[in-house]
Amino acid sequence: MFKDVPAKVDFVAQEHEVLKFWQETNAWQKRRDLNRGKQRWSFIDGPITANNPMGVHHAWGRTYKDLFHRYWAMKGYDIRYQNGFDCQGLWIEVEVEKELGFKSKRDIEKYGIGPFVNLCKRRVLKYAAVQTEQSIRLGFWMDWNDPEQLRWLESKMAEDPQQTITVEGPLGPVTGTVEQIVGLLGLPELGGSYFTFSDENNYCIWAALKKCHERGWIYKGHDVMPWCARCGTGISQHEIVTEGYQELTHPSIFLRFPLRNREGESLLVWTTTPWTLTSNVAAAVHPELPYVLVQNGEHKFWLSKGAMYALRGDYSILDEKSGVELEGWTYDGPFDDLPAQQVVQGSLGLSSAQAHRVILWDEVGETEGTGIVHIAPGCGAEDFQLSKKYNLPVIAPLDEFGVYQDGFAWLTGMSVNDVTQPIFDDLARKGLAYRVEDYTHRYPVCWRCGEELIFRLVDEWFIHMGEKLDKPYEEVTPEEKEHNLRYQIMEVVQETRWIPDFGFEREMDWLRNMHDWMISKKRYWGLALPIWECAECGHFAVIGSEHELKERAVEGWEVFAGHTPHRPWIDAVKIRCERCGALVSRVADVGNPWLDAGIVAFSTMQYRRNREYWAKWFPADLITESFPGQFRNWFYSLLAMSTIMERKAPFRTVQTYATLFAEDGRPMHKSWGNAIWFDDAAENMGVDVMRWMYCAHRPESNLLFGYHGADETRRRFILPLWNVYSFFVTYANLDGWKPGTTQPSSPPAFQPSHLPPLQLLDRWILSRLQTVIRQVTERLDDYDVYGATMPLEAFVDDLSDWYVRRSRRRFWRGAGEDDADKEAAYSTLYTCLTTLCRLLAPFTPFIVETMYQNLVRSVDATAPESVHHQDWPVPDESLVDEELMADMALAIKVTGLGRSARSTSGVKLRQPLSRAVVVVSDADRVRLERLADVVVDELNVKELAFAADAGELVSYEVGPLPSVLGKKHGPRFPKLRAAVAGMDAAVLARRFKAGLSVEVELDDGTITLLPEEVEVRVVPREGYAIAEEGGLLVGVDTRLTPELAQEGLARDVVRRIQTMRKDAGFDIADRITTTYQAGPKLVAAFKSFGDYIASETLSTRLVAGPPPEGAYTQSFTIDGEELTVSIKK
RNA sequence: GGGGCAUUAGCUCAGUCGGCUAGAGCAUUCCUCUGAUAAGGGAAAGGUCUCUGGUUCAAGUCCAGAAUGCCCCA
Repeated sequence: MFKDVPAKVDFVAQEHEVLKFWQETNAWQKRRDLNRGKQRWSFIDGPITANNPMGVHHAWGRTYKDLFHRYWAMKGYDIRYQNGFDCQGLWIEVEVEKELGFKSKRDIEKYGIGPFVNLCKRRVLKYAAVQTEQSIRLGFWMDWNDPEQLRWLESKMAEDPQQTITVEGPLGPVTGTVEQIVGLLGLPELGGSYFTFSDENNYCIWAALKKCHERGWIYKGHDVMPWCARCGTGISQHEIVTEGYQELTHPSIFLRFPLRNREGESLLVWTTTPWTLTSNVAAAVHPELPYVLVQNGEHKFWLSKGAMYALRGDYSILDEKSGVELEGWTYDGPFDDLPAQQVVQGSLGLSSAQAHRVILWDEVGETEGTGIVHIAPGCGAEDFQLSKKYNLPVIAPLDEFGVYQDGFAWLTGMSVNDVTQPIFDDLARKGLAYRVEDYTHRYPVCWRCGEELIFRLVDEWFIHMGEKLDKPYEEVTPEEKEHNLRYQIMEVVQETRWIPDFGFEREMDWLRNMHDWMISKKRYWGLALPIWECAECGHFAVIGSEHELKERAVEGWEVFAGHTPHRPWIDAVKIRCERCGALVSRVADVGNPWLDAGIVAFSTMQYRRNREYWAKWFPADLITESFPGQFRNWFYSLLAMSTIMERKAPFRTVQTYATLFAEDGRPMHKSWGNAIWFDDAAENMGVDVMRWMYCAHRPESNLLFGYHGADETRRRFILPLWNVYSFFVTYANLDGWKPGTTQPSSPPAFQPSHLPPLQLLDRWILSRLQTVIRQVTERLDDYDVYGATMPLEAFVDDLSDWYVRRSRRRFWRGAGEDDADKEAAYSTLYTCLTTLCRLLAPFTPFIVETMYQNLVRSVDATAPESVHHQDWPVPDESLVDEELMADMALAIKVTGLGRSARSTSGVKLRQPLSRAVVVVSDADRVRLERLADVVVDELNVKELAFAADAGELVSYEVGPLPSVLGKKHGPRFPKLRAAVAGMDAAVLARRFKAGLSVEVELDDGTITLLPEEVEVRVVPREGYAIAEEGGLLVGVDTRLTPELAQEGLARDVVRRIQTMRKDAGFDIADRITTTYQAGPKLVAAFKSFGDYIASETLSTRLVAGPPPEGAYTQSFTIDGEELTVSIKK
């Protein structure tokens, strides 16, 4: 006996039972052991930042990850199952700062870098535990750490990171300080997820950076960079591009720069960043634009001719020159009174105040501003480039917190955020301000904290990406690639496949245009950049490993020993300068976190410790991540690091997907109230539903995620599947049916020779099943999840809405009534369900486990313990019957049309009709005749008739085909169409049907219409209802005879009694006595169709008379007559 | 600033080579089926195909311009 399946099922509760089952039986471990040592399928997990609970957008990607793992495991592949946590970097720091209520880096330094770094580690452990639990809830099978152990480590860190502990690892117990153990997480001796803060990950990056240095690619750059004053760090190009811009409105100012040798004349300039005016050095004009001198009130301004809209009030033009003629004019700057403006620097030997001049710049435009651009080389990247070109002095006004440094008089000590109005006031006092105007533009902001970025002149460390050659990649020679990282990465990309394929071009495009990679951050928690720079001579060393550092250390090793390679401990280690012998400290910077994630193709595969192991698993067969952002982040850093290390692609295929939004189409946002937390989604919609929603979605389109979509998914797919299963179990139990010689748990899916004779329907659904196995396998081999869900949805639909519905009566029969057929039906449905369990196992692992345990394990103790321990099904091609599938597809279509026809005429399906007529080709007629009984039954007609000609059912309309006739007759076509419309359609139709042509008279001559140039359409004749689609025409005869009407009444009565049985709570198999009172028409129906009514309703007796005592009674009105029915067990 | 993509029903989106009355799913309304049913089936209603020009016998589709939104790169 199977366990009874409840009619109303709590899927969420059921999922929790399955989770418990997996845990108790160690199901994942057993799956992995089954495949150990077999052929490998290699995956690298893109690390999730362990900084907060995971969101439903993570669940999307994690569903793909789990699905591919489960699929390849069922196909027998050995897999590493290693999840990754991204642990280092500013995003963790920002959250810890928030927790502590810190406002700036000064607070961190006051608190202590060591304690702060430990808090960062603890935060990672805390959320790694949370995300691990959430992932397990999602059904994501990975080599997870015990979340309790992660929490325990976190608490030990809190107590004392230096206490010694012993933990159990896969290879035996490991002893060390808490800090050391945490630094070993993810390594073979501890197992579990990899953590990018691990010692191994950090040292692997050291090795990579050293390789870069050996090739001369590491350098310290002095440049103007976007800078976050709150975080106190530079923001790299990689970080700023998408998330880094917002539409912001700032007050902008038009002001004048009085010219020194042109009395009374000024340059009119415009800026949106008034704070940079303090550091003005030059003014740029376009060499070829026309500039004019205008009299505007009391002032004479120079500005570009195309920018005069910027003027207010009347003006007149006094002079006109091209930009090139303005070059070299000198002017008085707005803040020449500041000490900083007086400092002499640069090869010109001038102070900034002295240097103020007009320079030429091609990038100057006149669509906004005045066509004269204020240049402050210390405050803008392009400005800085121009200063180099013209040897101009540079003033860098702000410190790392965005505060004016010494030399700025009243501004010194003020924050850049507070100076806009004071500067406007000052300019007004000086008589330089012209007017102020709000200006909205895209302005860069810090992608972590939202602070508006400023531009600052800073020293940062870079990896040189190689010169951009002015030619397509294909033309770059091997010699040119040899020292050029950019083209080496592009070369490596050639070995990779991108899904969808636009990813390839996007990555190549990024690589083509990419700037040098800024790898330093002036922060605390992250990779310690292994750069020791000599303060004396400027020489620097890049250290490639912990061993090399120990060898070269001359001081501070004892402070560092026993710690992870993080600040502040690593900073104690000093080395000797190779060049000048001075004592050298590490640069204070930490690394860009994308270095951490980029190295994992090496660090997590034992590249440094066990090269043989690495060679087995590298490169990954697959990586899969959300594409927005990753082309310049993880995909890029993974490719870059792999190119640096081995000049090989780290993955063969990358599958990508778009962005998850709320159902209102907006990003999920806490304050907008449209966010759905993963935990809520899991417990409210259930994760099978969630997973199917993700899978059955085109990955390249954004996904609108929410409860409505979940309900729809459940209704469309999960419930029909469950209903079929529940139907099967209900009747199998009623009949005491058990799977016999079939072996559903082992391939091939089905052995027809062991089975009773199969009906057409059985052969059909089994044939469909094989094609579905084939299609799903093909799609998943191609990493096309969405493509795999479509045949599965279609199959469940066919199974539920056609096979089961059509076969229902076969399951209802009592013992002795054609047992062989019943056996065939049970066996077939059982095979479909058990095979579906396997096919769906990677997609919806919970529901299929529940089904499998009941369908298979409960009757066969030798079957694999979990559905996920089974092999992936292989199609049995001998069961594929293309002809039969084509027949059935046609029958399904004809019944659909027949129902549609009935519906238009308003005759209920319950009312039998005399016949349906199908107009078909001879070939289709043969197909339909094979399935005539199905169609007849489905349409509730007495007979299925065929017609080659639709004349019996319809009259005609003739429509000329524009595609043919338009081309042939051109401008005469509209007239032709009008003429045809005026002719007798029936006559035309007859001729065309007979293959004859028709002459059409037009005012400008005669046109011969050929049969293939028109379409003949139909309208139904009296007494028929029709429906047509794609040339297939189905009609039903809607004329009722008294016999048909009476039979309709009988069916109506049956349905009422069936509903009553259900309402009365009777069991499906209960026999009853039925008593009725009714008008003459209904009584006649009871007389004529008594046997039918009795057998359909399991009535042992049908009695005319008043309701007996204790019977369940209801009254109805049917076709104008009263009916009272009583039923009793 | 440069480049790309998009704009079709209330919502989310298809729409092939230019061709008849522009489709699907959801939502709405109505009908229907049902002893697996939180289901299933059918139908109706719903359209300025963003706008303006152009090419053409014929434009959602091709061309040009504009608007709006998004993406990528400066």
